[in-house]
Amino acid sequence: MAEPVPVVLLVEDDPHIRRFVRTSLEAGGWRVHEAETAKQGLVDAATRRPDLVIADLGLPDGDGTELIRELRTWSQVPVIVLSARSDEHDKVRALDAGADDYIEKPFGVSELLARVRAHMRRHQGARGGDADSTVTLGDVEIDRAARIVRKRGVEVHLTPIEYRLLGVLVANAGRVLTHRHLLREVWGPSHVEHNHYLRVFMGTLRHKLEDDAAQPKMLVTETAVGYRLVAG
Amino acid sequence: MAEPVPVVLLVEDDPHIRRFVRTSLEAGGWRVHEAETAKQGLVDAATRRPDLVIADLGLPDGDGTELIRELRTWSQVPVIVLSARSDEHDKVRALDAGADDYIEKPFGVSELLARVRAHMRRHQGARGGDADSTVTLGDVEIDRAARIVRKRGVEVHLTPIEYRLLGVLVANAGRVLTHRHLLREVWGPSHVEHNHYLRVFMGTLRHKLEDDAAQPKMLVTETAVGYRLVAG
DNA sequence: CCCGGTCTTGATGGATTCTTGATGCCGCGC
DNA sequence: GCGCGGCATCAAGAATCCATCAAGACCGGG
Repeated sequence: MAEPVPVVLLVEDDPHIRRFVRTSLEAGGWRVHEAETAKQGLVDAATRRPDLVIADLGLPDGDGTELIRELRTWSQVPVIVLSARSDEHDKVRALDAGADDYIEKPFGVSELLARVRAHMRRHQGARGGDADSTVTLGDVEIDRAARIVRKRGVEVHLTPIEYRLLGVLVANAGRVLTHRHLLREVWGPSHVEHNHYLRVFMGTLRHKLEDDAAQPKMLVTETAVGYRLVAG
Repeated sequence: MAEPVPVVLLVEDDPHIRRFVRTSLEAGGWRVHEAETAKQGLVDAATRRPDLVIADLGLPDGDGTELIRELRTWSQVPVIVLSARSDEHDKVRALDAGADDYIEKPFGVSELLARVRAHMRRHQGARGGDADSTVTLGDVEIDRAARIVRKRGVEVHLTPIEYRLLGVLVANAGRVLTHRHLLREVWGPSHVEHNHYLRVFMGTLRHKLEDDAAQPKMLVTETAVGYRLVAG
């Protein structure tokens, strides 16, 4: 509603990457605003009100994680993080701080555009108000009002934890959710270390919902980071 | 679908309050029917079939609590209690007797309307099967008007609580109702912890309505969550 | 005041679900 | 090739939840 053309705020210090991302996004039909530092990024986020933020983690003034944490105190705007292949740990911290997704350098145009599209779509739908209480993902449907899950029409029984876990994933479909995040949402703040729980329950969820639990299409694992539900 | 315009039954002896509430509700788009005594209120509840009841606690003939208890033996209609600030104890008793909410005098128009709206909304879904007063589930039929339940044509006697429990389940057929929800609807807000009640009464309901109580087809338990009536 | 029906409450055994440990796989760096 | 971290899977014990029976409390009517 704000703008006819969505605006992306790009926070990145490397001019080469800036240029590459800008041209890619503009080719995809978005407007791009650039900032070189975390500080400037925050200011621009407040003044320009972008529809999406792409932020590098390695910025000259403070790592991007602080930017995200600050941003999240007043804004829900989707944030995609650019991360060098190595900083596995920083990636997790950024996601825990409230980032929605990450893209590893080096990355291709098509991947970048696909993720931007996905997050734009998701955020728009969320704003439109999802009065619709039943969600459909591929051939599974989740009737939240009745608390019933079906796969190709036949009912699938989920235990309380399975259902809660699926609920969190669905509520954040398309996002990468860290282990900590999922554990906190499902088991509570005191279990954020019990990584093993997730493996077991993702296992049963896959067996119940995926066609081939060994080759999951919906419940995807992001190694060393967390899990993600890809919307069909 | 009984009435296009929802009807509120107002049981109150003080003419000033009657007038105030009536005008407020009519401004909010409801029709209002008035009764001055508990006895008359019960009669009107039966004949007029209101969509909601607002009852004062201090009535000339017996306190409103008795009215609610009586009403609850055959009706699920939402009841809002008007209570003077002082009778804290009566308020609790009223809620335990089956009232859904209370409003303390003095109260404002907006609060009154908000609460009425909330309860109307909550019970609208429940009214779906109310149009024709008899519901059929497999080989049991429930005649709401006559408050009679039959299984393969032969009448089954249900105690008040059994009937209310079945009523709540029928009103939400197909969806899982949590223990708390059922307890609140049937026993009142102060019993939401008494899980054991449910087990006992689900047991008797199954014995009376299921072919094989050990293998229930209609009254299904959702372990660690609640119960569900599957519409057959 | 007693009586029958109803509701509450406790005790027990059984079923489901959760937790936890053991094992094997895979990809990666050395 | 080997060790290592992270992941998937299986299985068994622990914890929780459920069904059932039965006894006592309560209540209203005769």
